[in-house]
Amino acid sequence: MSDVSRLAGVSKMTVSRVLADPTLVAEPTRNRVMTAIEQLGYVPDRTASSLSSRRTNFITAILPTLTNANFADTAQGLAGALRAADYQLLIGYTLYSLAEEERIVRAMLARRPDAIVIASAVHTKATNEMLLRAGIPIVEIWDASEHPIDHAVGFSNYEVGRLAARHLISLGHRRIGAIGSAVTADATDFRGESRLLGFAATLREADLSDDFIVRQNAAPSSYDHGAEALSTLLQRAPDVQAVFAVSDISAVGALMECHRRKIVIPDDLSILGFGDFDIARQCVPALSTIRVDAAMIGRKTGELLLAILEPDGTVPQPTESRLDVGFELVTRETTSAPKT
Amino acid sequence: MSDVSRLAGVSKMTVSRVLADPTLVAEPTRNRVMTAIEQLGYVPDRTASSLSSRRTNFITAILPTLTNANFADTAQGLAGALRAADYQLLIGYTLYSLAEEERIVRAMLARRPDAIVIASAVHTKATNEMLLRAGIPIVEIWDASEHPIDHAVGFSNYEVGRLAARHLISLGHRRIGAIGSAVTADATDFRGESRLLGFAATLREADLSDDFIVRQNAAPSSYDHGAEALSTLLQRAPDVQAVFAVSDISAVGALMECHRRKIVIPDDLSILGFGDFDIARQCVPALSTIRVDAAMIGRKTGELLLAILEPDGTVPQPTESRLDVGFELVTRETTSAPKT
DNA sequence: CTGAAAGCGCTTACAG
DNA sequence: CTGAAAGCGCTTACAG
Repeated sequence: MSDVSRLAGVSKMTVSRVLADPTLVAEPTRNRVMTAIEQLGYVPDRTASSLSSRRTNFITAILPTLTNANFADTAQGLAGALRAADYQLLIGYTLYSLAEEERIVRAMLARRPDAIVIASAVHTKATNEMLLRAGIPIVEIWDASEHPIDHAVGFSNYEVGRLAARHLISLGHRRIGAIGSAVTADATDFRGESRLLGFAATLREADLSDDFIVRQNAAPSSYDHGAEALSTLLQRAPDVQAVFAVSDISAVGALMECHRRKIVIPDDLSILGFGDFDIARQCVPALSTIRVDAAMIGRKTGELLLAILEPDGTVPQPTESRLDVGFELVTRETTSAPKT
Repeated sequence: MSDVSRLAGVSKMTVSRVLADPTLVAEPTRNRVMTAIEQLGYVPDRTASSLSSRRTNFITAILPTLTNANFADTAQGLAGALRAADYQLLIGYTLYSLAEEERIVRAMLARRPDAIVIASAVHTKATNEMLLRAGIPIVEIWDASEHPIDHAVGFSNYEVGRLAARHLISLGHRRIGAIGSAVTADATDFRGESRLLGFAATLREADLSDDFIVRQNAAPSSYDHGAEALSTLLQRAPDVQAVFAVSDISAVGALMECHRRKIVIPDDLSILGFGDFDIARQCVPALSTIRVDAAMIGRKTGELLLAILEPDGTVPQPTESRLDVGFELVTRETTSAPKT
């Protein structure tokens, strides 16, 4: 920057102004500065401006994994919403481990982000404290918990589970199962587990057994997981009529296992997924699922953050600390009334 | 940090040493500092240390998209390899646009990363210049170009296309097609296009027509893309015997479209994918594909970077600027000799 | 083993 | 509309 100011014959302050807001500087001066920047190939140092201005324009996003289409969509939606305002995403992934989440939050805090987005409503005590003390906006996403630390953007996973059960019950099924991942100390998908809990509760309310809920393997779910968990379920309850999978990925894995076993879907077995991933629309038969708009969660979170961090007066500061984006049942070809 | 030094009764320099390398400080002093850090909940400010030490410990990773399982695997592999050494990934995505890539490189350079990883070997002139002048290690990944800017970790996409063609030809097919995405000014998958070019060249060498290569829709590919592109191909060449898809995602989309049309795979049509995504193993029939280890590309890149950035003397500095991770044909159930 | 001084490259908060 | 001074919170490069 000194080089630029020398070449343009102005002070560093003027160069700084041209970079921050060109209208602050008279046109002839501005042009000289621009030319100098061009000539020298000058790239401003945001590390220095961050330190000086106490704003990094970093937003931290902490997700369970990068390799799940839903979280990737959310990250992309979030990055897209923030891009115009020149924010840079700092992405960390926890692999569904609370200990790892704690480590990441600590490391991220040292980078002084302007806000933190975290895909969870369940944290260790230390994580909770760090988040509370951080003094920056915190947005918990993907599970609209009743009492967020600060803000929440998501939906009720528990209610998703209830809807799934109600749908399968309403079709006339009585022996209803589910497949999800195991709850372990190392890695737990708390959102998926919420869905299973809501599912089980609704079965019980209808006087149906909740014994056919298979929790197997550590999160994240995968096609392989779905195939294996379905095999376990079939072993435990060969006459199961319908199954809810905590994720479309598992649901498609289960569907493919059925193809291999010549189980006809939906005649012999109804399958209901969650997420409405691309594959749900394309697989054969097309997967019935519960849709949630992952990219929208990211976009809404980005908009919320911009409203907080860049108040321009036209939009009122958000007072709601909880934004429920909802979800929707999408019935396609893998669910029907029992035929056998 | 001043607070900590005051509470511990030492200079800031001593606090800094405890944080950087505790063994530099005598144990009693160190303990007092640690206690003070604990009590105050002090979190060091990496923005300041970055400015002062001229090292940010940021590594920039520029990828086409976050929502492709292969690139997500690479990002996760890279982050994993760098984690132990306390590097933070700065991820940007270009949506396959060279203009967007240029914008991102410029923005990233202002963050003063210690290295840049970029999933492409094709850039605009301005991007090339910025990268050349950056004065930090640059690793181009996912396409081991002959003349990388600095380092390259990947494989030859052109050779992948050649292998795909050789495999389908060797099975006895004569009318062979392919599906990929369109080359446009806005968004181009240069790696996919390389595969198609290698594929076409090999068909021609075998005196076969390369007229059945469908380039449709903008990248990235999707299940929908595969289904649509296969429909186009079938319209253009109803008697096509085998098809190579630039991505497993497109291949599975094509497979599902065949199911809907009652085209029996592989009897009526052989399908070969690329990438060996999870779904390839699970879909029915299981997809033949060309495997490339996306996570390994990330890990190898991370290891290369650590060797350069943190030379510890035990490992010699890398002299090879080009690391070819290779690929492998995986024949499963969707390819066979023509039966009809 | 510990500390005082200078400086990293910007922006803030004045002043004119 | 432009600039001189001070400072952001660390580390570097000494010195003792």
